[in-house]
Amino acid sequence: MPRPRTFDEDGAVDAAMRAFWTAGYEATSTQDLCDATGLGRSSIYNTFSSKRDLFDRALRRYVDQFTAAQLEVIQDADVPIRERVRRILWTAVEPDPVDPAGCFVINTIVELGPKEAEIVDLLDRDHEVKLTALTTAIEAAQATGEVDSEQDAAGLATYVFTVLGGLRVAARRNATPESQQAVVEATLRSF
Amino acid sequence: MPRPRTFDEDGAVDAAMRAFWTAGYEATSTQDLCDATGLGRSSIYNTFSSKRDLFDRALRRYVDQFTAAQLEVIQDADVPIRERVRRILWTAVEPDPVDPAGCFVINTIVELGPKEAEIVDLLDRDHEVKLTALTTAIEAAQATGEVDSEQDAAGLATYVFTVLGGLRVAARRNATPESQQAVVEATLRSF
DNA sequence: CCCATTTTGGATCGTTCAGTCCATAACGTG
DNA sequence: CACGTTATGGACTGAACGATCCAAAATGGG
Repeated sequence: MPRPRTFDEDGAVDAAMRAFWTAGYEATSTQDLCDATGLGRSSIYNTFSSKRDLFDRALRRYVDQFTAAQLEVIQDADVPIRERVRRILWTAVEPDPVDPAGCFVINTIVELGPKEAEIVDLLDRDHEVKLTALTTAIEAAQATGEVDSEQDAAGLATYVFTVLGGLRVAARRNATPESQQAVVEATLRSF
Repeated sequence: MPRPRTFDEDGAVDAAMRAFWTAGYEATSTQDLCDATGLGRSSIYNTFSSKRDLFDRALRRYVDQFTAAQLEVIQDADVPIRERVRRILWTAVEPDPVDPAGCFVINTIVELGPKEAEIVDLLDRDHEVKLTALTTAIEAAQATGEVDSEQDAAGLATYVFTVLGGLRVAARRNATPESQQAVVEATLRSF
């Protein structure tokens, strides 16, 4: 009868996610991962085949969680589109204080984008899902007259996510909500 | 009589700048720096006291060059403000093809921001210079009626740089100019 | 109680890391 | 030609890296 595992795999991936999110892939050592997860290196290598495999798992976990949360906001047809966009942008201005600074996806694109095509593919597909959802929501808002029909819905959606990216970068150097509020307001003028 | 140095210090810093800009601080080894600069490790350690010292020099060089170029555009009073902002944003959409992807400053903020306060201070000061210059330019444009006087000039300037940051992130995953053009157009609606 | 299987702790491996060391090279002066 | 000084090439150091190994632990069934 095998020895029962004493840790929760999802909990370990979550802890690793936060370590990678904070420091980045290269600067997070296997010892850091042991410390963050509370596991020995044999347990880590027994469960995940490599540091890189754990990183991929962590990134997918982040994408699943945060994309689901964002889609929920985007697709809430009971809320005016302007308020939905405001809420999305505000998550970058006033994030959950227990979370590391910025966005794990943005950090990874910047750190690994030029050399890890597989990771970029994964994140591009995720981005496409969110972009399509927001474009659809904007088109629906254009149909009801909430948003100017002359505007390109897909371009507007790309614009919102670009601003979001910029806000996430600002969060990495601890820009204050006060200084970023004007950015949200300026962005919302398109809605 | 001492042996004459056979390399150009600025050229070496420039080469190192491109290596760090491409891969980031952690993922650029001292061997990578030797390869990029064409120098031996004794020459590098003889001239720069450490890898980190060379990184700081490279970052300052980037900041000096690109800030000077940006200020030149921002402060050209012969050009309408809208066109000046368009030019700034366009440098991220269609950068010099020989340059690494994205922006060395943005990459560094994301990679090192949470743990290197000195680097953040340096980059915040640089950011403040550009922000002040653009705010002053926007205020001048408001005085001539080019820009709506009701708008907060500093907020508008912060907004432009945030969008620029987002465009730089998109460049790290090779987003096409076509997809980013709509972002520039949407941003310019505030001008 | 023994067994087979899986998990765990932590020592260890081979490689790479940033940085140092040492012998040699390149000068112009005396 | 020798000297003193600085630069250079590349071998080397000690530490850290990601990953592997091995002994011990933890189980339930027979």
